[in-house]
Amino acid sequence: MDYSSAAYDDTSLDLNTKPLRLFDDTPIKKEVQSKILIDFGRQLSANEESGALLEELQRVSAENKKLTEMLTVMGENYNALRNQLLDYMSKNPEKELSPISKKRKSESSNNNNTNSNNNINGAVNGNSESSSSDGESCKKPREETIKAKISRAYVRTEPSDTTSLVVKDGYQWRKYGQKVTRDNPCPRAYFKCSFAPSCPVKKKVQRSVEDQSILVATYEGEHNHSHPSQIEATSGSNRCMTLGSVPCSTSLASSGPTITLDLTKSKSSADTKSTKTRTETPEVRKFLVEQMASSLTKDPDFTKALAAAISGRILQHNSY
DNA sequence: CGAGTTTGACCGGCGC
DNA sequence: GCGCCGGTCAAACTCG
Repeated sequence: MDYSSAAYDDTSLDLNTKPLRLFDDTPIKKEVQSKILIDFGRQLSANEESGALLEELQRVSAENKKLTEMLTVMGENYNALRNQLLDYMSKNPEKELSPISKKRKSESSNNNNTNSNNNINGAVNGNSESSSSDGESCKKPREETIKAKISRAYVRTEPSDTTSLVVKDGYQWRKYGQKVTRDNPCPRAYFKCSFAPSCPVKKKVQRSVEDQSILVATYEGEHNHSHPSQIEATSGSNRCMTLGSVPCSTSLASSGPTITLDLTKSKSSADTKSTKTRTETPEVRKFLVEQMASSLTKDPDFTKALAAAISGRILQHNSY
């Protein structure tokens, strides 16, 4: 649960700050501030009103304190809601952008988006139809499906770049095949971790049917070695992966159902940076969290649910 | 020349 | 059993 904890740590998310800023700029507060200024001017000309002014000041201070408390409560409620939402999302994998590369069986039996999740081998769903939820590794023996963790990441790329199937996740991959699948005109690329066969991780990359600027990377298994960027740091290898390499694949995907990374921003920002910038810096981490938050806010279902939940909480709080 | 990529062939699972 | 389809293999090819 790397990314969720990171999300809590980082308060720079729009998600977090926007509702709070609402209170910062509240008309009431501005009115109070202007009142103070006006009253201060009066104080210069009329000392006899100082008593009333003090009283007003106290009232404003009390109001300010009350607002601060409300703000704190709101923040706590928001974090609690966020926790619940993340729990919910992990238990009920979200609807995806597109029905991507489902097996025929799942297509015919359940031809809707709810089936195209990235649950881990059907264990999350816990339904009896394990074969359909295990579509990505149907070829493997049943007993092996338990160990293969399947996760999925959505990566936004430059819209102009419609041919590249490179997902910059920081690991080194060796392409071993490419195939055009039936439900998507864009070819699907197959990658193995370059540490194979010692590292069994595989990756499939295909463009989304609906939005071809989005790459869908499906990871199978877990890396049994450290992150290449860390190896680079110690070995001094010049085999630089990519400037925009993002250490996110496994840890992120295992905690949340899907992730969308906007590599167009990553790329452009990386262009301005020098290569000495380490990918493990807090800035990168913050950037990742911001990307996650932005992808969440772009999801209409998420924003709707969040708005409903927050408004419900506010009403509940006000009714006390 | 070695490492990585491309691409057609092949294999095995699944549905009919 | 047959055909479809996704996944993998491996020879040919490319690149540094």
